[in-house]
Amino acid sequence: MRILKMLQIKPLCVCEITDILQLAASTVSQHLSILKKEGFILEDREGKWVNYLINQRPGDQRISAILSSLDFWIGDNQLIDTDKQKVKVVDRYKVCGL
Amino acid sequence: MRILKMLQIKPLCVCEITDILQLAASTVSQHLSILKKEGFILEDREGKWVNYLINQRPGDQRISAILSSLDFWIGDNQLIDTDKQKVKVVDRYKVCGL
DNA sequence: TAAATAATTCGGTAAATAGCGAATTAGAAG
DNA sequence: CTTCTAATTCGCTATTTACCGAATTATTTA
Repeated sequence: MRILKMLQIKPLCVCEITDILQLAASTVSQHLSILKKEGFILEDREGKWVNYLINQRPGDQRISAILSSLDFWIGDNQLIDTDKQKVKVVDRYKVCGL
Repeated sequence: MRILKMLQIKPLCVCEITDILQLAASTVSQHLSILKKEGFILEDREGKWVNYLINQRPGDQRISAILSSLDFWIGDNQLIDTDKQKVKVVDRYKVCGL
């Protein structure tokens, strides 16, 4: 869910998300694969990076309903806001490969 | 969550909810006590029954935000719909004390 | 082609949530 | 005052979900 809200700001690659959420890459990758399988997000390979982005035209009606009402979704809003801030300033070239 | 959606239809007592969800009374009671503690619902004692109803004026802004956007909440919609059907026809005098 | 980086898959553990039954409390009714 | 029914509390188990590390794959770059 935090991932979906971040992707609302802009597409991100796995290592950027990993850095922002402070989780293991494997964990992030698993979540992304589920979101992809269910049709919430799309994958866009760009060289050695894999960018993920919100699926604008989900096949399933229910998925698009969820995505378009994402803003009503509840969570730790303080956390979500700082996530979004980080998304805005994250720099792939600094963050990946440490 | 299923409980909140049912209470949108009308106030219910514990044994009605127990009957509809097919769960142990203790389980239902626990969920209700959490919902009450957080301010989602109110308790209204009526003789030996305790009715629960959606709190129309929650103290916390966030709670009212959640309640008013309840319809956007996702779940097993088929299940939710049959729950609601049952709420409409449930009869306290038949259901309690079996 | 070898080394380096991004990502994934797999197997397992940890944490959170949901559930139950037994014992207890509160009120109603005999 | 005793019994009956609705509801609650408590301790525990089961299920689900989140997460990690190690091994592996894909791609770029030296």
